[in-house]
Amino acid sequence: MVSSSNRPGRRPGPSATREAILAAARAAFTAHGYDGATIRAVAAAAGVDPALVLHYFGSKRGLFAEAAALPFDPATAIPAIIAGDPATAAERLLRFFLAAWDSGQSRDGLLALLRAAVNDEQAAAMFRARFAGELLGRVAAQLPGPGVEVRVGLVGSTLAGLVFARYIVRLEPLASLPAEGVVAMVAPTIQRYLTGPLELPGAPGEGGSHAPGD
Amino acid sequence: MVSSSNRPGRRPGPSATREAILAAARAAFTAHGYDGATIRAVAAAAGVDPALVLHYFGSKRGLFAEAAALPFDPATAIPAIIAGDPATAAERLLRFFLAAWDSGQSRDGLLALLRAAVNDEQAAAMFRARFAGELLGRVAAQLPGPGVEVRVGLVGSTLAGLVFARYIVRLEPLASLPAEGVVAMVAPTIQRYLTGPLELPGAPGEGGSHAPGD
DNA sequence: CGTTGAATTCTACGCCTGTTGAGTTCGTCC
DNA sequence: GGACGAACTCAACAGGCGTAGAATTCAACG
Repeated sequence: MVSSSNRPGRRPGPSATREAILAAARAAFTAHGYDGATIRAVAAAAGVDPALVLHYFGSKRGLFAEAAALPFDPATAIPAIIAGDPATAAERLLRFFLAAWDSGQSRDGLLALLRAAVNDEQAAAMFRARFAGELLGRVAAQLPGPGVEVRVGLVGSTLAGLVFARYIVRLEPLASLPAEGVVAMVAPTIQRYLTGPLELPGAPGEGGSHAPGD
Repeated sequence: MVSSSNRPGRRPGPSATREAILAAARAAFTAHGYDGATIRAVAAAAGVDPALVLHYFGSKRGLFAEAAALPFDPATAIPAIIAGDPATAAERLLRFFLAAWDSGQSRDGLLALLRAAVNDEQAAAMFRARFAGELLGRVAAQLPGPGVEVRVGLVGSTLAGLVFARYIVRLEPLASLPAEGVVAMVAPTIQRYLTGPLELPGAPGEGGSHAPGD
């Protein structure tokens, strides 16, 4: 490769090393998950010594916490989506969501977060707080009526399923479809979950009480 | 702890050790993922020595392959679901799917498989072949017309999203909802993906079937 | 009763991991 | 032009991992 100066000590010129490490970490976490990504591999990809990674981020968890930050600000993005004709809010939401995932840079961070959520119970809680709380919670705040939580839960479930099929398992032909094609087919589903008629639970009739947990 | 006979050699009486190891492995893979689950932990949970696990299953991958087998036979289950009124096939499919996941025993194996698919590219390919090929492929074989692959892809995406929200992240209130409640709300979506009108990609006339977007 | 093989344990090797502490080079401020 | 701290590397520790091989105990069969 390049002439990797093995010499110790500070390198001349301004240093973009911290950012390089973060980029390498995002890629590594995305490609191999939290456990699979090693500090040594991240350091090698960034062209630095493993100890320098720890020097900057303290620990592997600290590195992950910075690498997996949300690439946009929910506080401003969500209201912008909700504002406007409620009948087409689903299209805007889906379009925004797919754009975030189709952009390579933000996809890496998101995928790392998702992978960690699937693996680690602790990360799942973090995911719940961040994704559910900051994103879906804001959507729920703009919706009227009872059963709002179920509605946004279904929306989140739909989005998660899309991510899984399209970006993780890469199920064809869904994975290669242009975003607009997905919007055309899935937006009606989300729109129904948001504002359409829904047989909400707790309605009279069936009284089956049953918990899926152990 | 109990009087764990640390003595080597065969134990008296008939041995159900192999099954005990498999059960422990399913639980461990489910709880911690492929990498997080260690042979030593599985062995400890089953009350045996780590080397015995290797003696039975050859390697960690071999253990996983047996622990994460599909708990039902797709060749018989899928046609049974498809048969009957096509207008209510979605309900039957969804009900069968949720039953498999709500049953603790099969859920463990399925979750392990899913976790591995998210983590490991190699396992994702295996998942694609198994889930997409054996399950969705059979569904697609019973559907008419063009764009069948997209339709079953959307169905798979919907199911995956439900699993993610309900069993992995445990997003409330979706996670605690009885299965019938989920069926009532989500079956229409799946039914539309299966047999309903869909703006299939590649279809002519992109313009103006809905309100102006951007 | 002796032999054979399966069930089971112990010990250990080699590898990789996250992390640490000491040491070296450079930019910057007085 | 020193002093100081930030950037950076090196070498090493302690621990966990998957796996291998020899040793021990039991069951089954002649």
